[in-house]
Amino acid sequence: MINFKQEIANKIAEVIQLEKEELENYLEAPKDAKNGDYAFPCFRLAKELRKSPQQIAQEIKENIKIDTNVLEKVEVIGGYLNFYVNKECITKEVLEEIEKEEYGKSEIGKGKNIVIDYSSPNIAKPFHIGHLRSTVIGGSLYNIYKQLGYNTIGINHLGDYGTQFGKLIEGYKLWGKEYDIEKEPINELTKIYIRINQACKEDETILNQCRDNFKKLEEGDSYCVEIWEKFKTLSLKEFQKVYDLLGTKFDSWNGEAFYSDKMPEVIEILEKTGKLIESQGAKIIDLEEQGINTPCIIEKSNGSSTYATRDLAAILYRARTYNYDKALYLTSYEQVLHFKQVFEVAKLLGIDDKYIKGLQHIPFGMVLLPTGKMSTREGNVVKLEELLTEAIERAEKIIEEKNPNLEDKKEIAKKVGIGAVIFNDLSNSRVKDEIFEWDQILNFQGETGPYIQYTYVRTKSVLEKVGYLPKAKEIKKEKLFDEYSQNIIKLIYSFEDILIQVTQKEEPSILSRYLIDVAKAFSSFYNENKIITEDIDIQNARVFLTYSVGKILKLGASLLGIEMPNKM
RNA sequence: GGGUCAGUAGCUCAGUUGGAUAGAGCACAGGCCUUCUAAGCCUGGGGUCCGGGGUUCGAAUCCCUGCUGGCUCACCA
Repeated sequence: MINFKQEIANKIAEVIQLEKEELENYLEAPKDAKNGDYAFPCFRLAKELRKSPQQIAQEIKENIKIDTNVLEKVEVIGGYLNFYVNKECITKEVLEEIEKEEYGKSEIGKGKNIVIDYSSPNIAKPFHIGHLRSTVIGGSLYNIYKQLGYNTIGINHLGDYGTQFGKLIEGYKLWGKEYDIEKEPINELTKIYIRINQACKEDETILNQCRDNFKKLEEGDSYCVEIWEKFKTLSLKEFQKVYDLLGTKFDSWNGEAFYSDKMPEVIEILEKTGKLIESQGAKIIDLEEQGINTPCIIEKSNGSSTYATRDLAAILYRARTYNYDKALYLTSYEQVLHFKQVFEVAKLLGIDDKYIKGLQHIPFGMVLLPTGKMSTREGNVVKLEELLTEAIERAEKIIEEKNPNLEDKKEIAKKVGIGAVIFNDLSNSRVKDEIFEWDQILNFQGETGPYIQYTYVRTKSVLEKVGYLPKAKEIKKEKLFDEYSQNIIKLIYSFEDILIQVTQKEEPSILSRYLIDVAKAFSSFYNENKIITEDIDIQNARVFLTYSVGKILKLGASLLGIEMPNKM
């Protein structure tokens, strides 16, 4: 498609002494559509040129040679130079583009590898609503990078190692017979976990026993390994239920334990740098010089490994295996210091600078209960499966009220309920905390997932009734010059730009909000205009526009991990 | 205490390298279904953009400072 911004920058560059790239950056989109589609503020040139901004704008306007087939007109308002896109041109561009099978695909990321580390729940602990964010934010970034042509690798870096397993093994040893682990694995294991944590608090020797268990596990002790494997298998089976509901997929399930045999190399490399020093019996890297006053512990005083060491081994492995250009880590902001430390120590691994630069922690806010923070140990968590089931039930109820004769109610309720939950999580900025309120998350009105789905269903319904789809070439573009249609056209035009913005900020909410804008624009259009009408030219044009909106909504939603029903 | 993130309408939040009159949704009040799905559309009231300085032609946005809150600060992950 024509890049209007570039076009304008090129034209302005012919008139004044500034680089095209710089000009392109200066160009902005006016908030109010009556001020045009692109604006060039001349204020910053005023001092340099010793003229008033209005005068500069006026002079550029007089000298600039615009192609009226691309840009309709240029106007000076205040110190702004406002450009109006030619409606015929943008309408033609958008409609013919969207008709293509491959619409929305891009080549920007071609040849680039991106590793995304997301979801990563802890084995033997409940998969609760706190894990939703990593799972859906990571999942949507995965989809969006892929859409832009990147080679994307999704990794579920399972929390399947560490002292917590030493604790579970200890608890199982002590009271395993009292719990029916086969029947309700995670619930029962959680009870053991809570109980052993309590015991550790009361008695340090038990805590040390747990640490020792983990050491044994790392050393391959057959009893410990056997129990650990059992816990892992049972947990994964439960997690899979949630992933199936959410439609989440991974390319790799290599968790922390996978790096068990890859850590000695890390320690060896670090030893050679001379920076690995002993302190209080542990092996650490001091990061004071780097402005981090907490050292990174590489090996505990009892000789067992840490989370940091495993992450370092993972960096080494991922650099070699995936040759990544970018490696994203999706976790809550509780871990910012950890990743700061690990990325700093990674510089000592002797890997190409590209791999260091590519490391990026993407922190997000926490899900809090109205009463405060959730904690597995305290036992006050809302399980994700519970939330999703509740969402589906509520959706089903609403369908029963509004559209009781619908076929496949169950299937649709699933799409709507889960869509609502996913959209809710992806519609706010990552860094913000989220207070969990059932009525807010499962609200189906206003700026929500169901609103997007409902709008999509309306487009489907119209198209079904019409029964045909005209060709973009045959459409009389001038039938779409009204304000409502043009709003939609302009939004569709910016789709790829939106995806790029998402990857620049690692912020899927930009896409969520965009989809709301599209749905709103269509709803207004739909309310204002009859699509099926006597005038066949108008009908064809509007039908095609309706089809375009449906296509964008469906594609956009699928990138967020949300499925569209055809009816609801 | 150090580091770090945040503070915008009654509530939940948008606000693009600084740009034109600070915007949505929820809630509230009203209007719109004999018509392509009312999970919708339209209209309305609502603001010390946490306070105070500074930079700038221009600040919700950048800098300094204070206040409030979250997270974090060596053998959890």
